Amino acid sequence: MKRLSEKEEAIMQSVWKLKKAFVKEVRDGLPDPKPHINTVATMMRRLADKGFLKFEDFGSTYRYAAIISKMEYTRKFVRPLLAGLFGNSMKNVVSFFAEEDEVSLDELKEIIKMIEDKNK
Amino acid sequence: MKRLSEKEEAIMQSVWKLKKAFVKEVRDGLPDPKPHINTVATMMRRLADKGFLKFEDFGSTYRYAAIISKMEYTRKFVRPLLAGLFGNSMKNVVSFFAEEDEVSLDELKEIIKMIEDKNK
DNA sequence: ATTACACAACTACAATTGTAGTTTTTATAA
DNA sequence: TTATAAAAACTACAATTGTAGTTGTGTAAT
Repeated sequence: MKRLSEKEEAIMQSVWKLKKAFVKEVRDGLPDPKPHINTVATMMRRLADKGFLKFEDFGSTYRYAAIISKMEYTRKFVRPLLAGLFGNSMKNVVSFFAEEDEVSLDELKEIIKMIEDKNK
Repeated sequence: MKRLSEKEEAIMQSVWKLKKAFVKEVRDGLPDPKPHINTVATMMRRLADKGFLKFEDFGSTYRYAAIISKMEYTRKFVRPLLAGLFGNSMKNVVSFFAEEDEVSLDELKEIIKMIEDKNK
């Protein structure tokens, strides 16, 4: 199992949002310009071959669902990607986005508070 | 210009580290198992075609360097990737890694301090 | 029933990415 | 000067990913 391409990821995003879905529904959830419905069907079948999706028989067609959750995917593939870019330090990752004003100081403080509360 | 594949990214990592480098040096900087030197050469030429690398004549060969910096790449391609996974909220990104204990509370506090100092 | 249509599985092909053999160039040693 | 070898450009091909036509199946309207 390896990292998703950009298009594959878009499809997984749509599936993750819908939980269980048919090809058409997944396509509807994709950003414009939407690919051909058959393109989506093909990629979903391949995603199933690769172990990212499963499906159950549903009359003459399949209904798909994710095998790997968004969080698992993030842990397994996105974390190493970030680590590679930021010298294996998640602290550097956070610093970067904080300095870029993607996260405000107030938000960081909220996060600290939230975690401290949870640890009580 | 689009997102790099995993292999392409590994090569860019090596280039970013070396600043300016020949194919062989870039390959040496790659993690094991290292691809064939010709594989690296091919991919670097393509990365140049795609605008990620530039090169200067250097006797009979070329010396390569990155056009796009690691930070620019992160801004342009990694940020949207994270945003997509975390509902467009960088705060959620940080929360996730904090809850996963990838960043400690102390580190978060250091970041806050660092930015507050800088804003003075 | 018959036709029309929507959906998507199946199939085929194009584009991109990954891989490495072949050739060319240059430097060095016999 | 002519082997020899190293580097990497050039070339070719395989695997993967992106795309959509063709076909089969179910549903609805006539």
